[in-house]
Amino acid sequence: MSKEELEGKYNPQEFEGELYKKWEEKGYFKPSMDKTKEAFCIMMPPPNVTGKLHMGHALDGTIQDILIRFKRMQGYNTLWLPGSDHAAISTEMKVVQKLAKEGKTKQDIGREKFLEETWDWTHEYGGIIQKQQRMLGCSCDWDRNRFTMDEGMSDAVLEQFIKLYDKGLIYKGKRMVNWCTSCNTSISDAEVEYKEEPSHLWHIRYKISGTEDQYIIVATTRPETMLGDTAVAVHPDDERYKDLVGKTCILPIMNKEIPIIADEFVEKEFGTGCVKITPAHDMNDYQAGLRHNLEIIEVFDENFKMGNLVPEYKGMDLIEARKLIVEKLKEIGALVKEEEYTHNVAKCERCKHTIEPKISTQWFVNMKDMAKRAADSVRNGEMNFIPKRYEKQYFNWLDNIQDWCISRQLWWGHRIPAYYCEDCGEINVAKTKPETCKKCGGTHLHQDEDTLDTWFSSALWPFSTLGWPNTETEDYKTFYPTNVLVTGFDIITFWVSRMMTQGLEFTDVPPFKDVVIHGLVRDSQGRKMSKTLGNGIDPIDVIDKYGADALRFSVISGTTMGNDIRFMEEKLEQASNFANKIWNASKFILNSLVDEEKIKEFFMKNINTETNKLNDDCLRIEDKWIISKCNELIKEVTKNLENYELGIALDKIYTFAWNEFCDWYIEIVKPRLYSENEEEKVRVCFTLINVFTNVLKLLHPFMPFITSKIYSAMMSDPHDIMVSHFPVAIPNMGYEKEEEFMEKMKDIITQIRNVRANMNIHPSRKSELIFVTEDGEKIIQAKDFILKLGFGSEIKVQNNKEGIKENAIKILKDDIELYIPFEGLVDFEAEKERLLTKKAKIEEEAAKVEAILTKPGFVDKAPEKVVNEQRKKFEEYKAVLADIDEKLANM
RNA sequence: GGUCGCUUAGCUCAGCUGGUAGAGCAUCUGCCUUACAAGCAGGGGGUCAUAGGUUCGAGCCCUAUAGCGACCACCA
Repeated sequence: MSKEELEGKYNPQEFEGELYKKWEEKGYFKPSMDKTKEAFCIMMPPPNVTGKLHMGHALDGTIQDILIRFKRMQGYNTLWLPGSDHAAISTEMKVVQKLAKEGKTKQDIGREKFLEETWDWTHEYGGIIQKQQRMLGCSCDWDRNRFTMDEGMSDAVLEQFIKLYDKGLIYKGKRMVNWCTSCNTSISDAEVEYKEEPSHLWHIRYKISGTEDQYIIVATTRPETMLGDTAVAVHPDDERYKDLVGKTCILPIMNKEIPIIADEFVEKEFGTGCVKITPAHDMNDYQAGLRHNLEIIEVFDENFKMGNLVPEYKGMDLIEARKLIVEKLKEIGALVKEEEYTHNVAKCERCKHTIEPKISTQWFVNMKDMAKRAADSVRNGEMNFIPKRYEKQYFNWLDNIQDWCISRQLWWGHRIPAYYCEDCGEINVAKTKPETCKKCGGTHLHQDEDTLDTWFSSALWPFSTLGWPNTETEDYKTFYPTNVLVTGFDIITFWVSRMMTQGLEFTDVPPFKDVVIHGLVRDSQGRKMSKTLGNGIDPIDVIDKYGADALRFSVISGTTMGNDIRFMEEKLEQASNFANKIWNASKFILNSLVDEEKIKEFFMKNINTETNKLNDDCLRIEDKWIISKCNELIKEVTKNLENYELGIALDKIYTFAWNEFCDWYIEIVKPRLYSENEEEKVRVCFTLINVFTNVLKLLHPFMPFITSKIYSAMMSDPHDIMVSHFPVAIPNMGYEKEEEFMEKMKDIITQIRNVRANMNIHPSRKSELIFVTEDGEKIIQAKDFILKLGFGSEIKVQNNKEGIKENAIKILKDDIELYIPFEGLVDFEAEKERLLTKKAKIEEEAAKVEAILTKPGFVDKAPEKVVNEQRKKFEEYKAVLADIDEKLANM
């Protein structure tokens, strides 16, 4: 590497890809496996194997990469393990769609061939996202890349299933499940979405048994299910219907006698307050049916056409049947009212088709005890949510846990390891197909056709990736339990909570210590990015245009963990301007640098190896100031990173690098750099390199490419910045006086600029600067930069006002007075105006402070420090006001 | 219906355990000063949603209200 590397403009496309390749080749992403170092591990939430990188992934990946790079530089034995998820239903659907284009169905080609096709598909489209993650700069160990369907992980799933089954926690049962009428599989509650649809509310009267003209009126949106009604329910406290409870009524069309029951789930206010109960086709009715021991009568066949309860409707489409049944009811006078009504209809999240509740035989996991354990683990602080508020969502789910339906009527996934004996019907659960039935010894066994819910395997992710169920692998012993999980709030329930339950069940510890939850990346108008809206931003386009560093900056700077992020083009501009600034600063430093040996020599000569501090007289005030500021920055950024306050950390680095280091220090130091004084140059270069290196290192986790590029070009370190040591703050540096002085000087210089800007004086017009102070020593030391930044022609320091012209502009800061005789350049009207404005402003401020000070109780109750601060401030204001008055009087 | 979050400069957002309101962009003024015009210097702009309360002191804590948003449950 050399100077030439940094010539020209900042152009990330030129080096980002190349750098990543180098990192990967050098094995920097792999854990050191150094036994003397503490381990730090993050498991990447596995994206869908055929997925493409979207903004959510970009954010997720950036956060994890920042954390892992930070820890790696701190010397931890770090592992960030990547992978992908087989995404059962999502992938299967894509392959089904592909087959459909070829005019085939999955049944046509059969299970085996279908799985082959699907594997081909994952090989063809899998890995795209991983290429994209590389473009983002993700420093994960690709050699440890895992897939939820690979051999080891499939074995872990079998182990999990068998263990839970043997413990009696997995059972097969008849339950009502959500059934997608298009995918033809059960799906979980989480995969159901609701969509508002206009419909009608039909009021139907059922005649009370044994009466001629007494009716009970029910309201329903699904008249076609009435054929399967087995009761009518009212609320037990509903006065209107109290007398009817226990009686029976006649179900129209079917002409069947059904009971009138009381159940709390009925809402008195809704409709007529009476509900027809169809246990076979409604979740609530099903529950009510169980409570009241009602018969379950299925109205539809397995294809969701009308069954043969009433022969004339048999085989009919549901919507069509509904129409006919409504007509029929009208005809027999049972329909009393039909009103417009919009209600939520359950839809499949994947295919958008209607979900029907269906009674079917499925495999379930009894979650009760595991859920309690998982909740308790967070309650007693073994695992923490960041930000904390998200734990409520987690508790809410676990405290109301339902048994987990894990079987899916899909082919792509882990097939359920249950083998049925054709001779005696016994269920044999085993990793591989048993030769004989354990009960009867029969040899005719066949495997369950269903596969497992995707989340069943991803629930094991934090440890199955490390070798579990073998707990003796080096990786498992080193990295489990992991440290942090980074993910979005949308999968707290079905992923985080399941990893917790399974982790505790199988490993007895929570699989991670912290769960960092981030928000959604929204578009510039605050809308969710979605395919249907077409408002999604492709992170790859962003990288192509602005570079990965800019993208990373844009999703971290100015954000708070857990809050949504609004994607703004301006943020990318800001990011790339910042990168450009750093780039140019590095060019400047590199071109001004003296021989590196001299800097080393300087350092060796002046460093105290015991305290890690430099000899007090080897640097000048401004050098000590910036070093001290930088030290403070190191301290704060480290703390912020440890607390996952990434946005705050990045913004602090940004402000320091730009406003303190570039705008002030570099400008301050230029006269010394351009001088012929070799000793001064060495001091400056030492400080520049010292501070800038620290800035690069602090910034590296956030913007890995540019920092690596510059570091390699500037430093003699043959290693990359990503494996260098993260800066460590020195306690009690002891440069408080220098800091204080420099802040004063900055203030004075700002005032000079202010005066000049106000009077419209061209930069080329210099003027004399006369300081009046008791302590001129430091000002003389700082002469060079004060002259340059203060547009001075020469500097005089004296301890009285002798010889100062009446009309000189006066600037006051604490114990320092500065007089600028402008030699005819002064625009007195402008200056007068400026002073008056300033006076008014300060008077206002002073009044505020005075009000605070004179408020009863303040002096007694407020901490002394605060009181003193206020008093000091008040006195300062008074002094400045007196000064302005004096000045005005003389004008 | 339950839970949670948000409301701060024209726009997008920061603001840690209560102690004189910040950034980026936009805007206005002046500068092509030998790293950077993707820049430098200077300025303007906010009764921190509303109403109460606690406190010497509230953007921050408490209570209510309004608007927006999310999640969970459910809508016969």
